[in-house]
Amino acid sequence: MPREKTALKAVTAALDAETRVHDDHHVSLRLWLRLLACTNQIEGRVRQNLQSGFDTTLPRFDLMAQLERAPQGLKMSELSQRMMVTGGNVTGITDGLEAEGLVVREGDATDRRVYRVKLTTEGERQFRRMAAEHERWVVDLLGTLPPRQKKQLMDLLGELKDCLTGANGASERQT
Amino acid sequence: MPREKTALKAVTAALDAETRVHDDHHVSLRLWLRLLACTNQIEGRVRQNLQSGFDTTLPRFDLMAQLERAPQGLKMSELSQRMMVTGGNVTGITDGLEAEGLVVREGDATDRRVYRVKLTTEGERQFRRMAAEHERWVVDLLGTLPPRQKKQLMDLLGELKDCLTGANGASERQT
DNA sequence: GCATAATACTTGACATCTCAAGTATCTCGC
DNA sequence: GCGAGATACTTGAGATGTCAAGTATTATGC
Repeated sequence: MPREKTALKAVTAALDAETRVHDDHHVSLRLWLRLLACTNQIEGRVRQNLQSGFDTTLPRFDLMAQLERAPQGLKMSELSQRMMVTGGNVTGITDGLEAEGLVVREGDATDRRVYRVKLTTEGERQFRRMAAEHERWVVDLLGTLPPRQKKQLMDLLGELKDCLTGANGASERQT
Repeated sequence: MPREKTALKAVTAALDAETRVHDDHHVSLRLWLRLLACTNQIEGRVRQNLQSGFDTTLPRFDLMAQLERAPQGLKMSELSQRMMVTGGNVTGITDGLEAEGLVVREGDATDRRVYRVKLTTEGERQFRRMAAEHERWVVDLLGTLPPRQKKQLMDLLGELKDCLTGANGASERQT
């Protein structure tokens, strides 16, 4: 809605508040959709590459990435929290990775409810190969965006993130 | 909306410890992860609201939104393209909505392979209620971000989108 | 101590999603 | 016309994902 300058300044001024609100709504919605489009584009590409190059999936890669930086292992609940998914989901992904010998569940000595999940040597090896490729994909995808724009995007997304967690409706995630 | 949403938060740190990452690479990865985090945050919230408020889902809402903008109906393939998902997926979502009486499949007279999917009156009514709420949720979520920042984000994401579609495939089979 | 609540994880129902394969229909070249 | 290929959609297998309910274990209050 291009609200250009017209001769009807008075009217414009009178309706300005309402119009401004409407525009803001429009902008917020479009911003959200554009954000989504960009994310989906990148995510789809990464997912396809993981599939064709390593016959694995994004969630598996994500889980292994969490473990890679926690050599002492992680509890299922910690994985759930860090991956921002529900516990039941983590169970399933871990089952798959364990069946392939890439991770192991180890019982915790002090709390028998807890499993510590760790990368196996094989899992570590495989993850390192994937991580190197993954980095290349992402750099290829975002590479043509000038560094200055990247920096600005980082900053603005940081602001957005803050404003999201700040404006939260008290709803919590994860079961 | 999309789609899976995994976090991949550890990737940056993992690569940091492992290999020497150029600053630009580091920035690209972090940018990607931040993008993902923001999207997941909003998406999760919208999804929860749709579930608790209307007992429906994001993909259903998305499909209906596409139809709302195209009163003459859309072909399955058009829906697939606009929603950025595969055809098989559209079939399933359409099945569900049709079973609930919110959309209809109408055969095309000139091409018997084609279905034109349209909102029913009931579907239109329900969508309008949901759309109003949806807009409120998004505006609430993004509302505290100053308009100037929103504008900047829109522009930068536009650039990113262009650079994504520009940097298409072609970079996969390396190594 | 012991009932009760909280925690950690698993399971099952259901809805997305992708991918590959299958069916029906159309188009085009000859 | 007619057959090969393209197009439109569906189907089925497999992997995510949420949610709610279930099991096992630990922590707490009295």
